[in-house]
Amino acid sequence: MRETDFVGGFAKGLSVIEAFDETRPRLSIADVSRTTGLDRATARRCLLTLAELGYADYDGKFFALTPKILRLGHAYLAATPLPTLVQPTLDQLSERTGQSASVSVLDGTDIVYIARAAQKRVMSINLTPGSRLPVYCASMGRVLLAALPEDDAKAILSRSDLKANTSHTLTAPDEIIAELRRVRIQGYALIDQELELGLCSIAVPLENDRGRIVAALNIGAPAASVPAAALVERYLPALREAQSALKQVLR
Amino acid sequence: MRETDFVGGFAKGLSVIEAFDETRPRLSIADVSRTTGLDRATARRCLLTLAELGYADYDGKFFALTPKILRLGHAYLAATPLPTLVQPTLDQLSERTGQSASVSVLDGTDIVYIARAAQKRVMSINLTPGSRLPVYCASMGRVLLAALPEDDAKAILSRSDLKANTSHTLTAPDEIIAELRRVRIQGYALIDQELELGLCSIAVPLENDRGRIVAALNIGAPAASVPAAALVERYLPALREAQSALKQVLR
DNA sequence: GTAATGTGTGCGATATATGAACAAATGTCA
DNA sequence: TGACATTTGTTCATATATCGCACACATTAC
Repeated sequence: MRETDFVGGFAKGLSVIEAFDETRPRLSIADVSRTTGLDRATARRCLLTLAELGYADYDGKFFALTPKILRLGHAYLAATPLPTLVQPTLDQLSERTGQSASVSVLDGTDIVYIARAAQKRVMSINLTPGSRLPVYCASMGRVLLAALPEDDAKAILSRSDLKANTSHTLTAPDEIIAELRRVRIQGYALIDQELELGLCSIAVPLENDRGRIVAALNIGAPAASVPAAALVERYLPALREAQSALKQVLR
Repeated sequence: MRETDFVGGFAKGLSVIEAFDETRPRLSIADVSRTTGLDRATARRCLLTLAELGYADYDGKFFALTPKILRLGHAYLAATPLPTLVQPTLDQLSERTGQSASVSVLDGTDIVYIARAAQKRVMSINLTPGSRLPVYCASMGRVLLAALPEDDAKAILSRSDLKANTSHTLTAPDEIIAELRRVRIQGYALIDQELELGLCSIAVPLENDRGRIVAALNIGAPAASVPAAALVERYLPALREAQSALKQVLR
């Protein structure tokens, strides 16, 4: 790609949008300038552009994103066949097992939920399509990492912020890599309260009809009612069924 | 705002992202040029920029959005207090009534779901935060329109594509305006299979602590099990409770 | 074979990015 | 409170990058 095949202003604008997150919903021009590294003048122009187009509100001091911004992400969810294709199977799985079931894909050091059938909320976090979790401590993350060449998996882990969410969390890259080998052999990943106390989950990879792993499928359950050890015998069969059903559907 | 406080390249790029939708998940350069009205050279530069940044895949012929694009919309869902604040009440409401409950806000001629507690899927459409429905034939849309000055509501209707999704759908602006007056007096809106056969719903407005209407709350139910006429006595009390509970929470 | 459609490139006109300069607002401390 | 230092938003000049057109070439359709 040539130098001139790149629209700098567009790239800068996108980084401005990403400057907003849960901890910083309202940002001043200087805030955005600092978190994006853009010049204040440039950040200002991008923010005013967002406001002008209705993607942001501006009260003269702070900018905040508006729901119009959801059009951008929604374009993907609506346009990608995967979420629609997996949803019926996901609903069935959730109903049969009485637990929440989800499908996610990899994006950098995160997994991104693209479909979900929720039962009663068991986690403090509210997961919906578009939600992200760190790849290293989520069952679907383990499965997706295990599907990559080991060097790629290591590279992702090295870019991850490996923090101990609970006393169960694996944070040593070596331990995680070893766990990935186990996952690869078993064909599933088990997480016992590594993300949040009281929550465990089991995940399997989803292959398309050409055998490429394109996503992961999981079931999450409260540790109180279903100890991690019981997940395998209780839910793996249903997961396997859904897995092979989806293999026919995905391409 | 001065002319030079606007980044054209950014605005153009955003319109390129919005060119992708359910019916057109994979677009060529010429496709994008046509649907956005941008010059082919410009569309190409924007698309290559998206690809370069990882927001899109390019196979040499077609572009498709990647999950990374979800970061953009997710910034709003994560950064806005509304979804998080309403979720617990929504879960309760859904559990108590055994039906799906949702909260949405207005964006142009659409309502945008920002939170949802789903029971068994009753609609053909899969609704998640970020999903959109036309404002004119949705119960939450009616409630949100009724909250606006009548001229504003008329303006939105005039920009809407008023099509009859079912034989029940109101499509005449006059009829809808008349219905809005009823909604304003009643304080709730009822939809009987105007969006999809077999689905009815009831919605109330959500005020913040200063009395401004900032969102709408609804319950949807299959018409087979709950005729529209029964929605009011069966669900309005619970909706009213949730409504006033949320009034304390929203600001 | 020819038309129609799609993609890549060069170039001049035009729009944007940049950092410095300035003004206004805000914070600090005696 | 008042004086001073810092931070923030805005403007400006100009070097630089982008836009959109025109054209060449590739591919597909008929």
